[in-house]
Amino acid sequence: MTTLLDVAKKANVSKMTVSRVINHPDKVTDELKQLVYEAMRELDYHPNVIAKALANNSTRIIKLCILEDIDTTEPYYMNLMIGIAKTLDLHQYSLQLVTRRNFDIGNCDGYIITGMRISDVDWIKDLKKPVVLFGENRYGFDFIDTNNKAGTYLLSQLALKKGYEKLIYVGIDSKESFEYSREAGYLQQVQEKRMVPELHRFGNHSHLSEDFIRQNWNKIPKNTAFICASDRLALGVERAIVRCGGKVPDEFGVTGFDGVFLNQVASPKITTIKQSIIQMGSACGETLLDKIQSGESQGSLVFEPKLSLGGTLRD
Amino acid sequence: MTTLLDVAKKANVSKMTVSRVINHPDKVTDELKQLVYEAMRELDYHPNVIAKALANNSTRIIKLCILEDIDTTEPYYMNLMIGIAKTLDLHQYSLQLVTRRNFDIGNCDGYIITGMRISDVDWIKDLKKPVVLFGENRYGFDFIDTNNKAGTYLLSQLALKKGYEKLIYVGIDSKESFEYSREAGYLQQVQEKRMVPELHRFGNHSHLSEDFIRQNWNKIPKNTAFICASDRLALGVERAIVRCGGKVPDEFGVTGFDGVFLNQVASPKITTIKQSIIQMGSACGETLLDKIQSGESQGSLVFEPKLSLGGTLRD
DNA sequence: GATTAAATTGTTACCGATAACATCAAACAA
DNA sequence: TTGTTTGATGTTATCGGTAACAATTTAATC
Repeated sequence: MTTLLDVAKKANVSKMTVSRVINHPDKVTDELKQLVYEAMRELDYHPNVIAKALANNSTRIIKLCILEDIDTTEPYYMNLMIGIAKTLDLHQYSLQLVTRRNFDIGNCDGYIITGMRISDVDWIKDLKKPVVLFGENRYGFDFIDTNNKAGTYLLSQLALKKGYEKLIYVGIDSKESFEYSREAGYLQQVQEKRMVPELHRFGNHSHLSEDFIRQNWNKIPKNTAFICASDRLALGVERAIVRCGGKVPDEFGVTGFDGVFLNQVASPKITTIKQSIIQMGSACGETLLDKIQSGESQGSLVFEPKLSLGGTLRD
Repeated sequence: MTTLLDVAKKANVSKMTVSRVINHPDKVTDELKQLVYEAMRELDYHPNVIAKALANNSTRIIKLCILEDIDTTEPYYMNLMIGIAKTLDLHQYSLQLVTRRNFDIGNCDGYIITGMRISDVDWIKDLKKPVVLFGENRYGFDFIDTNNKAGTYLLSQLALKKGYEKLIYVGIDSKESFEYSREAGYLQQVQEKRMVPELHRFGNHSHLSEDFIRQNWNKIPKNTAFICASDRLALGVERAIVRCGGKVPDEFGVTGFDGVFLNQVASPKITTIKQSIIQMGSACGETLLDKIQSGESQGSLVFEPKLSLGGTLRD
């Protein structure tokens, strides 16, 4: 392995000059820079990441904090991890998975946090290393997320275009930011069309939305579309409609949100918003690394939603 | 962060003694060892992995070499990577994914190789860092794999127990070791029962086995079970039987091997061997790290096959 | 009891980089 | 011309460990 010193000798300069060419090229004459670049190329020099890390006393470790319970049947977190790991590995960082319990064991260079609740805001603000959240928030933390509002807005719009005359929103009973945004998307579309909004909220389980629909079946007019905050809720709604003798998509429309796993096995597939968790995970990693390197906030990254057309809205 | 020096001071010894307590405890008196342990505990000392890596000039990088084409629809490699990464991250190693092309870019501490062919043996032997293969081989490399022979042996045995009177092996047309082993498992069972073996080999595509069965349908007696070398081939066989008017599992039995993804969507599910790729990936990582640390070969690890009962053998 | 071998502990240099400071030459002002 | 500022480069110490060697103590041998 060739080192800084080898390059320095070959270029007839000091180690420090070579180091500067790499890290602060503006502080070196063009003439020397050329010499150094040439030496590096000839010797096929690659900086030793480990030595660099020691000198900067950094750890090359990123902590991924998953603050909610992990549903192992959902490939959601797997995909997230794969996306993050892909980026981190590329830059020779390693990923450490932590939960609420083992959170502060060991040092690191930065955090990726997902599943934050309001009560977490304080300690996250106190963290001394750069942080990127996975999932939108309204506390000023940089984050990566799908444009939730645009998602439900688009789905609502599509449902209206397909001729459904009433839109009912079936949401998640939670105070998290993404839910507010999804509701906002629905509301905006409904208001633009001068319609009357109707919202219901449940825990994120298909049987809850299913029960609700069955119990209120007689109050639901035909030609209604249900804009659901998750595929899970959508699945419950669809099931209830079918069991009550309704026809999807002819008499009733249903849309979901997520498209991670359920969408692959459901039949008919739900018309939903597809999120590339892997890609978003990669973005998390990149944003965080940029933040670490520059020391500055990198802002948030919002992925525009992609419609995934299933069979639960008219064609 | 507390360092070796802090501990050394607290325990009134030299840095070196502390280092020895950690790495070569047998070379230090019990008395001093106690002092050092206490100091470490009181100061909550955790060794700095980066500094250690620099001193040992190691890279903390493991290369995962996938030598065959990656079928991205199969979660096989994803699972493998997840398993490996899980272990490596635990020990603060990072994983670098390489293929035939970018193989020798950059240094590393060890290799995990999968998809090796005979022509690869030479260069793998020449590698200067520890190697673990994923997938059995007969060239003396340490490996992790399912007990392939036991797998087909068990499936063949089960098929006979269920009353099928003839066993036909549908294999993969490849010279890789795992295929020989799967054939051997079938052959052993057949020979033990004094039956006449019948083997056919194809590329690993469902339509190849399907075509074969359909073309030879009139030569296949009822009450035959097909022992297939992969779920893919099994799927083709099952499809052919159904299209030719045969009944699975009443008239014909089918077994597969792998149970990774296809098994989740197929209907009926194939009776097959289930492999936990994630777990095996973890084992790969652990074996390799042990090998790196000890400098000695760790031998191979063979996972005993687990039957996954589907609907393609009689109950 | 003197000599030598073995076991234990401490010193020094080094892994490969970087920051902080020191040096030096050229450019500029008085 | 001389002193001062500026910019470019080199020196040294440091990050937190470890190996190789030196020094010291203890045990073993004759």
